[in-house]
Amino acid sequence: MRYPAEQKAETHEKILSIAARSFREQGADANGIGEVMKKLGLTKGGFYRHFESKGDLYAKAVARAFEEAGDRLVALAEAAPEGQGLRAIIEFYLSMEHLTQLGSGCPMAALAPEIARQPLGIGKRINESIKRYRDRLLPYIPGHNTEEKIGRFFVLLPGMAGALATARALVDRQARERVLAAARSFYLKTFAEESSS
Amino acid sequence: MRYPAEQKAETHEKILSIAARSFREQGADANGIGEVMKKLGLTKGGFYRHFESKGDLYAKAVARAFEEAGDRLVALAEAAPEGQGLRAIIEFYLSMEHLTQLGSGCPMAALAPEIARQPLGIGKRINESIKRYRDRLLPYIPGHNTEEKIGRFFVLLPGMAGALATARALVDRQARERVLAAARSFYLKTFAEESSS
DNA sequence: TGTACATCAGTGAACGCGCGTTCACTGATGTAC
DNA sequence: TGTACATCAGTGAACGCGCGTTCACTGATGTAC
Repeated sequence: MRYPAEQKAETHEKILSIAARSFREQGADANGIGEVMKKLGLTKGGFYRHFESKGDLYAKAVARAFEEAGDRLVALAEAAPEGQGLRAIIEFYLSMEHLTQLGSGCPMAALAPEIARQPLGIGKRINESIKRYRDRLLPYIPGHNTEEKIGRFFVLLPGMAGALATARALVDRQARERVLAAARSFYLKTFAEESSS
Repeated sequence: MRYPAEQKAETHEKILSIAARSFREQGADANGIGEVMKKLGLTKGGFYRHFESKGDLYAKAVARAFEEAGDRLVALAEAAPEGQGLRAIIEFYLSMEHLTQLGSGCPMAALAPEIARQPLGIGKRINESIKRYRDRLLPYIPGHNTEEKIGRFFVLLPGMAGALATARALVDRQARERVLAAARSFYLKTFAEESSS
């Protein structure tokens, strides 16, 4: 049957947002198209009215995930007192809250090795998402010029992503907290305590 | 039929070493038991004479992967001039060689998010492997006591793992090299240039 | 030393299951007249 | 305003496929006598 006017856009949007969450939570392999559509109350056959293939969904869902994570980090930085933006980003990124909120957290920490295994075409599309993520966070990174800021971004962000992913791989709550605390104090001291900028 | 005396141990060993490699290369989901046994020239039915289940293999193969990676890093550190052990470790860890050698590289960089998703029992077994890996590398980490060394280990290793995983997620060769170079100079300066220890 | 038998690593077919994708179909809505 | 028809989001069955696991079987070797 034909469905009400704006419903297609809504369904498309819901598929993306559910996939962006569940891919981060369990990886793409554990979330079949049937599973994603079921969470919407739909059947899997309809999926192909919205996306070309699972690979297409993957690229778009990961893009969405980077946008969501960027939104959150930028909002935290903007809400922080003058000059404290990076501090706010680091403190949240390396918090137990972020650790447990896998599904809405930074995709780099949740998916980096999986992204690395994608076919070239998908990989290129995701690299564009990473670049946009980087550019949105760059204003909060200290440095005298863009080049310097980019260099620091690609030390800080992967460093924090590795710390978060490692903490998540640990089972013991105290061990997780120790890893996060060590990384937090290290990155705050190194990146967020420069006298100016 | 009955097989020659030491063959069982050899087969067991080969399954482990192939799994340790291919899990790191493509993740556990992409490497079925049939696939692993096929690489040995055997059929999948025989797998269960050697391991209880795929989860059992996973825990043991990841343990093996941490041992292999530890062997390599320790050997590099031991071969380095006096006091240059950590420098040698950092330089190799953040090299293009390590980036491309996924299958024999550090499992933390290749598998951290996947490890985090394992059921509790498997997770605990892998945490023991991580602890052994840490203890083998601890002698090369600067610090006045074990506590300080452990704190630094859990900043340095996850930081490098995140940098390596991020570099692997990038498609462009120059972008990969830039990320590795930025991390290399940062971690060398921060951890391997203390006046002594 | 020679014979009878137990062992058990590996085989290959079968199990139920979920995957990604395709496709003929449905039928309420939007459009043309 | 009323009628006829085209559209197309979503359905549900089907496709070939590979998964993890089980199991009756094979047969060369090791062991007991």
